[in-house]
Amino acid sequence: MTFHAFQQEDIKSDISRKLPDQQFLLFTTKEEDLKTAETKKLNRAHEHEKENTRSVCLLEQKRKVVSSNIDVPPARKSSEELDMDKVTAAMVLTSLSTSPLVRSPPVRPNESLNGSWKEGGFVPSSTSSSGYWSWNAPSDQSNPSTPSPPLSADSFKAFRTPSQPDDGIDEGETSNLLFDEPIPRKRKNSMKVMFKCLWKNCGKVLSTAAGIQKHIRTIHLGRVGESDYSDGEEDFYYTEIRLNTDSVADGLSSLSPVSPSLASPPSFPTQDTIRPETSCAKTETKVMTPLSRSAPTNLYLVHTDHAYQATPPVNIPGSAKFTPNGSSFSISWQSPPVTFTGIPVSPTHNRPAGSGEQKQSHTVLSSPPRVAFGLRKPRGEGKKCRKVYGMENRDMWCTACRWKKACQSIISEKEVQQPRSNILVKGR
DNA sequence: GATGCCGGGTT
DNA sequence: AACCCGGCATC
Repeated sequence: MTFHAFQQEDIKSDISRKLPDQQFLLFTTKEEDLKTAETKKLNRAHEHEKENTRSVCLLEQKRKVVSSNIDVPPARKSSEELDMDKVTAAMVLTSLSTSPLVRSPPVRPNESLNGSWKEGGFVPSSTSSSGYWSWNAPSDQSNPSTPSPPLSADSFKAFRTPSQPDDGIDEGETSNLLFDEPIPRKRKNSMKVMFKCLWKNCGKVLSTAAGIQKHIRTIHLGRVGESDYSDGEEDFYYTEIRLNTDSVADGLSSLSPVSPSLASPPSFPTQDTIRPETSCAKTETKVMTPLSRSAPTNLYLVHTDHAYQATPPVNIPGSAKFTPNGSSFSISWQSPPVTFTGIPVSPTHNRPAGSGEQKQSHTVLSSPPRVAFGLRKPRGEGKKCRKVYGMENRDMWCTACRWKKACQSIISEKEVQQPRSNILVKGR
């Protein structure tokens, strides 16, 4: 499930017709429309996310945020917008993290979005007075190079921390209910959870989310005077890490290389028509999406899990190395295996991880059919070991026959005249 | 269906 | 390199 926001109505019908069913489009021209549509979108999303408890929790959470925002007039200019931006970001992240279509590039009617889709960071649009879903380049006041927290499911747990009193949710009611209580899921052993600042060249690790939020708020966001105020933006700049070797192993395995074609998302027909020049979605490994700059980077990385991982985007700092310099993070994906909906490399990529792909691989990944070449060695005319000795006397076979290779012990007259080496070399 | 063996994987 | 085996072509 992927959310896309569009401003102009004129492309609504066209795009909605072309996009996959799982993609939900949000067309807004006004702020009111945005809220209404977002609520509807959340409802729809909820229906399609029943299997994903975590996402549902988040959606529920954010829905309350939306509703509260609608009801309560903004106390100050940025309050509502920041909340909306937070919701927006959370929604996008949620959708991206849970959607198998994450491999698919977002439909980007960038021309229609007043240039909101730019190559740059995703920054909550502080200047947008209409509440658009916009992806703006990072402004001066914000972060020249904002780090990119991962989109792992665990990271979402960090979205909500006890130190966020003013995100429109009654403290202790839903937050504790939804986020603070341990979510039933598979977690290996007992891991010590730490929170690492993803700000570039920082890497501060704190044991509490509140601490890391405060750190980001004061050190990186420069909100010294409003240290108690949290609009949730800090959530994007830290991630949860586990000090456990298993998690590291998971993360590394999730970063195992695979064919680069996996990194190329499938292209929608709409992209060809809507996106003429920009190529950020086409090759996200090279050009980061706007979201991937400041908001969580590993939009695609996170969703390439298990044995069929795409190589992490090269410009994700240290994501593949898990270096302790602060730009790394652990990705532990406890959700069900995410299958690629993009261009498959091989049929095995649609299999769940750990379902015996090891054994399958050497056949599935084999070379294309050799029929067209006609280079197959003609079957030997003489009786081979198998024929002579039979299966029961397999130990009497020549090694080649035992290995299912061309028989070397019993050579027909024809093969004697023709040097064996020629036969063996052919096609090898 | 049996056989031969290529191509590729594992040890 | 030795060994093994899936799968295909041929018989």
